[in-house]
Amino acid sequence: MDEERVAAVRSAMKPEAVFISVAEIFKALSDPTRVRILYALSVKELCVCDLANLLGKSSSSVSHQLRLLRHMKLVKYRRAGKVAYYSLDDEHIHNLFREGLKHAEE
Amino acid sequence: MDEERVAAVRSAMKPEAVFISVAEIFKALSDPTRVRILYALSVKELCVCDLANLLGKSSSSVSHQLRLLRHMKLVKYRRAGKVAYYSLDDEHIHNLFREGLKHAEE
DNA sequence: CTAACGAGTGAACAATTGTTCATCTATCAA
DNA sequence: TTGATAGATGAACAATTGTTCACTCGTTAG
Repeated sequence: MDEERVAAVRSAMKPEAVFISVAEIFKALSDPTRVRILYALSVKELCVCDLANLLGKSSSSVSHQLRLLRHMKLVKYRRAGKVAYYSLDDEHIHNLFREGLKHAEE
Repeated sequence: MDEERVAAVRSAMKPEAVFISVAEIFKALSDPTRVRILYALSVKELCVCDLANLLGKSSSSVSHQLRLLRHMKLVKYRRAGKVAYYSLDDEHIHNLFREGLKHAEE
């Protein structure tokens, strides 16, 4: 082990909290169901029911995943009576997503 | 539920395999230890021993994570005698990483 | 009003994950 | 050769995950 090499890298490291945050964001995108939800919402605003039908999942399952994405501020929603319409919360996600697709399509 | 809306989005969906691949890439970046490893390697080439020391983890644990990153083709390594030096496999990761940091630093 | 529907949620379950431990291989120094 | 070191790996464990189930809350149609 090279003490000097390690010391140089250590001084370049960011606070632990930053790495945890980064990991959390990527974790939100680490499940195929959530990836499909986000991709679908990048096409058009959809309600829970639409998503469940589109993905062949129960609405309960979709709702659980949407809660997670909501807490991560990746999606937002508006209520219209009984129906909750979800859409992407910001465009940063789009960028992240496109980067991920680039890697996947190799 | 709006049949037409769902049909429009359905025709825009990519093959299931694409979403799985995307999720797999993000999953590789979804653990704080792996994020720290990748960040450290983006600074400088390091051996397993260096990484274990830098991160305060056992070399076994680091080795397991490096195997995962190797199989995902995110890192590569060269052997010099007893020592295995790891580095980032390509620059795409750098881009993905920078995007992730942008989100985290909000 | 009541019944039905869209959605949200906690508990419970199987499946997956990250780490540790024990063990192994390969390389180098003495 | 022998001993020590760097690394790799399978099994085992606790912790976390995604889904289902059962239930609840609001809203709307009848």
